[in-house]
Amino acid sequence: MTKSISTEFIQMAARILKTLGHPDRIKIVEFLEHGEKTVGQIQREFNLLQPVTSQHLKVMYDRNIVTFRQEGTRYFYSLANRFILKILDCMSEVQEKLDSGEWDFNFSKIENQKEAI
Amino acid sequence: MTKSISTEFIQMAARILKTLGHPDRIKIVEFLEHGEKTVGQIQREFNLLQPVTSQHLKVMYDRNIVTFRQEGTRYFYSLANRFILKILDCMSEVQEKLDSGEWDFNFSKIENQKEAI
DNA sequence: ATTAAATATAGTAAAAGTTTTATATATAGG
DNA sequence: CCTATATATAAAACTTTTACTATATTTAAT
Repeated sequence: MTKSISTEFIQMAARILKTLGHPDRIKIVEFLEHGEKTVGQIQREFNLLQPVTSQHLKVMYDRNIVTFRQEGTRYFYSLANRFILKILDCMSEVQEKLDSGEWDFNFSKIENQKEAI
Repeated sequence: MTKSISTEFIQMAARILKTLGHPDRIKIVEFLEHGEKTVGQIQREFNLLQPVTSQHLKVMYDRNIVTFRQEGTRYFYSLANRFILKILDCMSEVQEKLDSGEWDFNFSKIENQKEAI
């Protein structure tokens, strides 16, 4: 029933999903959903080192996940496209289902694996 | 308006997104959306080496993205949870928007974010 | 029993991603 | 001009993936 996804699109989607597959970066894009933020705001919000913050943002800029505008010495970052918004929607939808108990995700496997490493 | 995403959920989501951030694996989960498949079917469908196919499936099994049942010498793999379905829905939704021209392949940069939201 | 088929597992080398520390650049304010 | 601030960039050490090749395991069939 669902339309098949094209190869070209898959390449792009894989890059974006992979890039978002990092806790800090998920947090950052979620933060940016509330509006543009400076590097400093992001850094302080999540207690990250400055270069780490800049690097995450650079990687996401290169992959067209975020964009920025410069104002004086400040860089204001914001989400670059709506795919990201869709993914964020998707995630909060899933979390709601889990919270409400409507869905039951088997976390144990993932938890155990974290310990194992 | 959107509920904030919890830390544990973010950890889990990051692992899943990261794992899905590989073209082969996106293709595989999309293939599995149509029903369970054996390793051989997957391998032939996408022209992959057998060990590569098994490895992708193992990684996805470890991260609770796919599950399997064994029947004789065959292993039938299928999707393990609904989060994956949601992500697939999300992706095909985005592709539709791109195909229809409603969004552009500039990855639909968000202009005037304040107004738009 | 022997063999073939399907799949898993292991080992390894190359590539990619991450973190940390250090340094550079650019702008604003005095 | 000089200094402080905000941010970017670079380099190195480290970790994780990925791809490839080879081998093992399990079941089915003869």
